[in-house]
Amino acid sequence: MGRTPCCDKRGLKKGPWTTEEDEILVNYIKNNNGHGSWRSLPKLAGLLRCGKSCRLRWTNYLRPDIKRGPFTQEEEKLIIQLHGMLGNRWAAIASQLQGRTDNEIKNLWNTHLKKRLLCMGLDPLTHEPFSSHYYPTENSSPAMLSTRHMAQWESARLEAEARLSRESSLFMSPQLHSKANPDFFLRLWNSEVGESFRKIGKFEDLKMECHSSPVSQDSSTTKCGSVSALTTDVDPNMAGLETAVGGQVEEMEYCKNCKSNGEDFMVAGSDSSSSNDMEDSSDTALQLLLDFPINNDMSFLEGNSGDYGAATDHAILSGSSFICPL
DNA sequence: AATAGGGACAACCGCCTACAA
DNA sequence: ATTGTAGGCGGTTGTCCCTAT
Repeated sequence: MGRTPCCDKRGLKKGPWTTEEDEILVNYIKNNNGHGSWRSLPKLAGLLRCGKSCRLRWTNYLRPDIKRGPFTQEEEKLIIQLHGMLGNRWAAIASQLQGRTDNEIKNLWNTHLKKRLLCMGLDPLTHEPFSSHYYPTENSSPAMLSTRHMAQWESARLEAEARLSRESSLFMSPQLHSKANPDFFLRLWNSEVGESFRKIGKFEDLKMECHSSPVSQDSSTTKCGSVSALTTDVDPNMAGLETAVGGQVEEMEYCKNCKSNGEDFMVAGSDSSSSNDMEDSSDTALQLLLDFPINNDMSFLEGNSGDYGAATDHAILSGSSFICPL
């Protein structure tokens, strides 16, 4: 079938929007309680623009909930972390940042963050170091240790995604099949674990230990990466990770071996044994979230690349694990 | 003061997908 | 099942502005 243009472009204006055009568009959307059909909007509103241009102008600039101004360090960190999980899925990343548009994030990435990763010797596509030697030696630099950690996160992400992809065809119901899988990391991110992960730093005094983690450096006890704490005031309605298995939404046990302040940290879900592999994938992803440096370790992303050595040194000294127990 | 170069950001283009007819 | 359309998305381009020479 032939491709039809989004609208008749003859006589339509292109280029930067004027304030008058902005006003017309905003007023139209206000007065009509929404944009309606973008295709017909320009004609109805009296704009010499194509509908697509109107939509872009609205979603990227005129929308009232858009947050203008420079990105904060927290936002930049979040973008880098989400990019590591999601790749160039700008819309998905933008959905996690209140008031930021995909275009804005894409621009930030291309103009700032990508270069910052390059300066650190990281491939901005994969978040892996350009060097293949990830494993620490006595001569490993702190920067190398940090980049290795990110590389481990990325490889495990790919592994988990591949596994989920395989399993989704077996376990997912038809209506969930197409959507649940790509959203897995977002769901993880939005879960209680992700929330706790994002709040790290506020509870420095609470240290959590993981016992008998999958691969333990020390045969008895291994620290849960750089995680300092997880919230204990878990909303019972939101507890645990939700995973769709066989069309049902279940809670998933996400760290059955973890303890916090001597108390069992997590209550097991209803029936997480129905898919051991799924649990493995999620545990892997969870472990990565727990193990991923965000506080001290992420300080190396804060502009001055000369600082990250000290930051990672501190992270190492303070017990943050750079050894990902996978 | 003029201008070249580069950075930042807004806007456009083309492809993809969902959905209705 | 096929076709046409609308909307969404990511990549790319264009333009403005700042800085260095």
